[in-house]
Amino acid sequence: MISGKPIGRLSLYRRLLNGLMHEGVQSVYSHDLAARAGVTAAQVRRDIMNIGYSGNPNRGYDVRMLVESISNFLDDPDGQNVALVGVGNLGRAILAFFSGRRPKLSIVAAFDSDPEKFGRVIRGCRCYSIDQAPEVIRELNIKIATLCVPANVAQEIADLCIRAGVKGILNFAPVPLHVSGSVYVEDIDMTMSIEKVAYFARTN
Amino acid sequence: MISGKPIGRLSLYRRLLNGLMHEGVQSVYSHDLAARAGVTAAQVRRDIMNIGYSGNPNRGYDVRMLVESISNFLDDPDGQNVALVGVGNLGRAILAFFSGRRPKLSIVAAFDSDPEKFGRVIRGCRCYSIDQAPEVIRELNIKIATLCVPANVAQEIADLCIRAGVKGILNFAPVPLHVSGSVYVEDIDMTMSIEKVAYFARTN
DNA sequence: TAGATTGTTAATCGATTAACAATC
DNA sequence: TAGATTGTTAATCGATTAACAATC
Repeated sequence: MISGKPIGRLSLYRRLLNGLMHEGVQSVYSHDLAARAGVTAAQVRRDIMNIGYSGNPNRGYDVRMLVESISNFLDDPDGQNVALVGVGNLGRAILAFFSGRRPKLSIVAAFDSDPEKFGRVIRGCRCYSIDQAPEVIRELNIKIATLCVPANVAQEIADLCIRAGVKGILNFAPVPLHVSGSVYVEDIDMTMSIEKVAYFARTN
Repeated sequence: MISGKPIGRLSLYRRLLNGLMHEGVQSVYSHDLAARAGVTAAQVRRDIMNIGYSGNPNRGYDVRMLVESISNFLDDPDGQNVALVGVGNLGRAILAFFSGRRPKLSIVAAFDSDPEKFGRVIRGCRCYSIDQAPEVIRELNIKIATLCVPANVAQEIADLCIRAGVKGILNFAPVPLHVSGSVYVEDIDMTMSIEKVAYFARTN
């Protein structure tokens, strides 16, 4: 079993490697990739070893093949559909941010409780009533939801998504969600983050 | 020395306790707070012990006094000024999100490279040219910067902020920053997060 | 080959968990 | 007091780091 941290690092390596590939770089050493990713060379080697790819002591890692190995590991070959719930300021910013960023991950539906937004297409994504969520989530085989809703309704919305088949939640609502073990939740708590930065800016 | 994780948990406890105080709850047990925060009771007790506050075996922790203890620990009594760099979709969403959320943390200046935005006031925050950043950051005694700029300029902007006196960075740019040990960086990498969720939604 | 790098094992470190004495 | 909770120490766990043999 592999935990969250290595998965996050693999995602980062891939992004950095894509940059290198763009520059025409064909192979890379663990210490070079490590410096770019802000981790140790040993960590890079272990992460790469864990996904079953092997380098060459002479040339290091082949950039293109390593990207391919990471993609095989991280991505669903058929792609995965994502829903976004809560089309407020943050929700729209996230729609804009993710739009076309990852080929294998598409935000295919947005949900909101404001009738003004129903039927509109925002950043290429159709907006539905939250009441239609169970139906749309099932129809589009959505297993991933991004929650950009207020804290007081986050748990309720999460439960609704999970009942409709969602297995992974990216939670921007500043409140911890209680879910069963078969559902993965990743929290992005911006209030907590800024308070951490403020604390260390002051005391470091 | 205390690390980042306990600080983040304290921030979360305070938020939950504020909610309880609002409901008129006067005291709370570690296991109750733990359940709400999604951590263990022992962890809550240790975190609270670490900031020097003590509970009572009969009544648990006094909500109001615990909030006060956490605030004394986390907050600068005089408040801290924050700058936001990059007034795009995400930057504006973050301005809206933080506006008035934490009394001791105010985003007092925004910077951008687009002349269209210079002089405008967005969500109560004045927007300046990035060229004015060194001057404004020094004048307003800003020690905290939130970076919402594209990946390719993030390092350069970070260096500029640090030269002007910034000691803590909340980095939304999807690229690791290289900074000296006296500067604290907290990364919010949304691409990494969604890829983690996608992975676990698929394999869990 | 020589030398730098990779793959893998052993040692270390830190945080979490469990256990228990102290307390109201 | 009795009993549940707090504060604190010891044990455990997992991840990281360091060391080194294998490889090109």
